[in-house]
Amino acid sequence: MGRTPCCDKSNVKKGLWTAEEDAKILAYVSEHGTSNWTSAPRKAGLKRCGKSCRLRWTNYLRPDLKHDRLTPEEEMLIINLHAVIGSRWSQIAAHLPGRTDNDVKNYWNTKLKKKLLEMGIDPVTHKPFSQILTDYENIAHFPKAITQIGSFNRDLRNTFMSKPEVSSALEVNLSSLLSHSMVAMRTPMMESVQDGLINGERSNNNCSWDLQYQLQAMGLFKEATNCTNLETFHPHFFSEGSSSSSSSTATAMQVTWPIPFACEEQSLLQTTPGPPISWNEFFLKDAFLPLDQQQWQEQQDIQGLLSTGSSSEIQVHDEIQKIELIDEGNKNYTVEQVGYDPFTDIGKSYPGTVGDEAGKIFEGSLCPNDSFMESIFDQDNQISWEFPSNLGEPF
DNA sequence: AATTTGGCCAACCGCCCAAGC
DNA sequence: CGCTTGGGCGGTTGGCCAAAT
Repeated sequence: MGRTPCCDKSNVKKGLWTAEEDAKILAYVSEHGTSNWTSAPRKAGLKRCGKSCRLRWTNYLRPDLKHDRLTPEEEMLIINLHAVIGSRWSQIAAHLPGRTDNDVKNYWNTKLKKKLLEMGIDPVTHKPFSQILTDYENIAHFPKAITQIGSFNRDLRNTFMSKPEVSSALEVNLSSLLSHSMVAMRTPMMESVQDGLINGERSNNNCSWDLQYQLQAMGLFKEATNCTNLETFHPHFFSEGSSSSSSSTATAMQVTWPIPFACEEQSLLQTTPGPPISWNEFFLKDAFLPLDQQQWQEQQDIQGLLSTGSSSEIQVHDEIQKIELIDEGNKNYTVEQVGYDPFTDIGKSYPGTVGDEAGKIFEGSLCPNDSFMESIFDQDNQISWEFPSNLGEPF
């Protein structure tokens, strides 16, 4: 013997709500509250299912809801949270005051997912497609895959750049999101804001919104997993790098997107108190990689980022130089080199990077190995980029 | 001007889990 | 203890509307 049905399913109205129905719901809530939706249709004089009434209230009529367009900051937060916890819309919406899970879900499906795709980023794993292809190659031992990365990224770039309205709207947001995935890993800055963010507060210091969202996302993950020490998850993430005010050397691990992870975390997790969790719930890569390929994988991470992250930067900084390169087969390439580092968007010049043009060169087999960047990225057409030991160091 | 196409988003569907009976 | 619903959630659909053809 269970409960009585909430409504007569054969006699309920469906479809869009009228203003009159909305008024009835509002009147019902003001009198009876929101604790019992089963009786709501009857008491409100509506031919709707109680569940439908609850949904109408939750997603539209609640007085605390915002009905305006999501802000760039909210976009950032959604992306970063999604990178950490996936499509748990209600949890994401809980960090966006005035937004519902439906809002977030719709915005993701109609806007953000598309934007990430156009940026060459897989919206599921939040990794550059080039890296996923590389991973695939690594799994399948498919030697040609890596040589196709360049054209793949070029196609993505062309798609992106052919839609100026998209790029103009995105260029700051997503490129800086990419870039700050590195900056965010500097320990002191992180420590200064981490606690407040995890507690849902905004920091008053000058660190970027992007960083705050990244940290907030980690805070959410921390909450979700009951892990009290994120450093346990990834010692590189917190212990490596340098002071936020210095420009000292970054490590290869610092550019992993969106948050560093490695096989070693799998073993760490086994000994971490709390509920059993796995990074593989969120990320796909490492489950397939042997431990001895970690260093190589870190390099692939960097290459993947560089090979997809520059479409917008070209417009952002407008500091384009042209250099000519001749590959091993005497094939000429003209490279539009941008004075901008896709990893850092803090107003400093990084003449040594070219973003996805690296993919173009890569495609041409100029340097078909992990050191290919060394011979390219320099404002005077000279080799100056020591990959990957000083990656991220400003000029 | 009429038609087609695509974006957007409100709302529905179906599943899961906790709790009532 | 098992059946059932309520509530919550994520996935999906369908209709509206503006832009494109």
